[in-house]
Amino acid sequence: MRMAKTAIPKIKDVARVAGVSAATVSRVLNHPETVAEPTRQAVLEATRRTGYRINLAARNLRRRRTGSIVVLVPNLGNPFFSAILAGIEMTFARHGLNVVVFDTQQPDVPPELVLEYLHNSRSDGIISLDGGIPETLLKNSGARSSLPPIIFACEWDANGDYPSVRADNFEGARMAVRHLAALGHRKIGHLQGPPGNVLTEARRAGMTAAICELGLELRREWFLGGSFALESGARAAIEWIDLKERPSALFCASDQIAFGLISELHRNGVYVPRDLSVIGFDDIDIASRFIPPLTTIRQPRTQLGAAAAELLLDHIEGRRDTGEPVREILPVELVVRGSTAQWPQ
Amino acid sequence: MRMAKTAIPKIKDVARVAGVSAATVSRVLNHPETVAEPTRQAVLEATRRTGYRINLAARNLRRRRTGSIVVLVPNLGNPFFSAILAGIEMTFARHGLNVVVFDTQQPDVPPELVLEYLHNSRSDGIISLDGGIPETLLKNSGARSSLPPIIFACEWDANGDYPSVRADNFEGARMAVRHLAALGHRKIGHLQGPPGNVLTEARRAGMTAAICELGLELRREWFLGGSFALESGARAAIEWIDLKERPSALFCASDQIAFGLISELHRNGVYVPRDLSVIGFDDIDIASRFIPPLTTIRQPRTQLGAAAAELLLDHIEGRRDTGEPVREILPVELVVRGSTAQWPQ
DNA sequence: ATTGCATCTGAAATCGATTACAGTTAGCCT
DNA sequence: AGGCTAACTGTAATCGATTTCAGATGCAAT
Repeated sequence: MRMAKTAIPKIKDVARVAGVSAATVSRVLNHPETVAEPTRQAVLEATRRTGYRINLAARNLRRRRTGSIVVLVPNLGNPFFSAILAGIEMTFARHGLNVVVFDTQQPDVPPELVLEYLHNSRSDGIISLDGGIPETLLKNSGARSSLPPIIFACEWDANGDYPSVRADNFEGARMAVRHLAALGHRKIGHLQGPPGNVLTEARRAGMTAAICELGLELRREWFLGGSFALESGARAAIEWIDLKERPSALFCASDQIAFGLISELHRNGVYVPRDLSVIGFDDIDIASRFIPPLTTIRQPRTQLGAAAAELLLDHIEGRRDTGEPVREILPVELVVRGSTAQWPQ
Repeated sequence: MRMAKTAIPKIKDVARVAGVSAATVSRVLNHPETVAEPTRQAVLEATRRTGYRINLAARNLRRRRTGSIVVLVPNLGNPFFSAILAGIEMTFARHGLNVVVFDTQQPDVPPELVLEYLHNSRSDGIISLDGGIPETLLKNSGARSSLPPIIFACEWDANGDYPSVRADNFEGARMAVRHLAALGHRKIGHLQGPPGNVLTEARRAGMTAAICELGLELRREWFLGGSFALESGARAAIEWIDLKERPSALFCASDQIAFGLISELHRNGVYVPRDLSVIGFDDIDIASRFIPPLTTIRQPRTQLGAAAAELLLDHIEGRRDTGEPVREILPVELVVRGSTAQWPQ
């Protein structure tokens, strides 16, 4: 069977088949209520028959939009971010917007490429899961302020100039410490994230606040770590072992840190929670299946992504011009599992 | 300080500033060698001065392309996929193409939305990490074959109609079994992936092939599992415990399965590798930090993503019209860690 | 019957870049 | 000098949809 080399049907083809003008077809597809019922049916039928699919480039050109949202992720390999991404993605898909993912910490990405993605020629809006970008961003936007709306999710910019959606990191850290204290721990240390990171600051602040409230000891040398990654926790394990006076519990700024820590301790004959209680932050999937199952602070990941997406949509549609940037803070939850235990036993 | 409400500069503005026509600006930006040196410099200077950024919608409309690549991922939350994504993404970013990620197994995604993303109105090409889509895909493309080029990565379509880039799953499974046999195991079981999945089939085939080659026993009831997820492994743990005659080693079709398995066994007082050797597949980041560190088969993830991206670029650019679909198979690697041990001890 | 109004539809401009084609200029050759 | 070529550059058509504006139609009210 031979087939005519079917060209891709355009709006005019649909119009011809339906016996109307291209304008009417466009109306049926975009503002159906403005078209009379019989006409509308004819157009819909023609759309079906021709197998018409809209050309997004043409629509976007005319509408002066790009039809896509850029999401800046500090590390795609981190499962914590992928879950948030899922929430973001679902929300925008429903609105017919593409989600373009960009990993800001990929090894050989030139910084000008990141800037390229920030520009409004690339997207109708930006969600950044990376709080570190604003320096480059502001430097650039000073020159020409043609940036699309930006929302920070999870992390945020230190100056607070942009709207953000985040978990209650301060309170989460506080809950973690209070949990440990409730188990009897008096010497509590902290495995921090990367220096300068807003999450690192917020969690450390919550942690120290709780320590003070409880009247516990707080030592400089009990603050270890320096990144959210597995290996940071592993390195800290050795440091903890070498400590003259060791804390009996460690609050880790991420689940990954906790895994690295527990794993390296285990290798050195130190067992959690027998010799040390450990609590994480994030509650990534594997936390419940680690050995021991990890006690942690759960962030509402999907919800976080969805909230950021909704907020960005509001900004894009101009529904949120009110001066002060919105700052949405979602509650976190303590999930008690097996990595924390009574002390002394 | 007041600022003129600067409109976004267009190619005509650049042309005016440079004292040339829009066509020349376009040429400088796209085929610089066709423009005389002084003109080119003037245009580049004007581009800088005006802060011109190209309007991608306009370019794509004229070029009849979309400028984006859709990547279909079965589950973004799985860290294995995100690593591949990183490889894909980097490659396309270098070619000025957007990567649009779409999670095919998101709970409430209507199937027609997936089809929407398959269409060439949405992208210049597709990379699918999900082997399950071709049924819907073919049904649809029968009606109108206006699909952009598709490459499968990691998974592939069962009919082999499409080009693909994948790891050597058969050989990986074989290596896993041989490793276990070399440690003295004679009764080896398998925790499979979801039924019907191409990876499930390939890995099972490799596994059974190795078992036969080695002249080992193969029992129906030693094949457990049914998904690549953590919980599938956890369920299988209970089934293994309930077995009258238990295999002394299990080859898991994914690292996640292995984690779920080991975790649930541990909870029931069964220790790996003391009571059972376990080997996984994938080598996701956390594998090296699990307790015990997981012996597994490593897939070259980033490389896999990059290879798929390159192959797709070849197809898009029409460099690969040769009849038979390309099938690139990348080697895997056995990574021996602590979850497998000599048997009997 | 005429006017007025509401409802619907079509013609044409428009979005911003690319590129085929044609025109200009300078340089070279005979 | 005239003609020819090569090297650039400009004009204008084009990509495919949206939307403004105005025209057409039908109905109700006077």
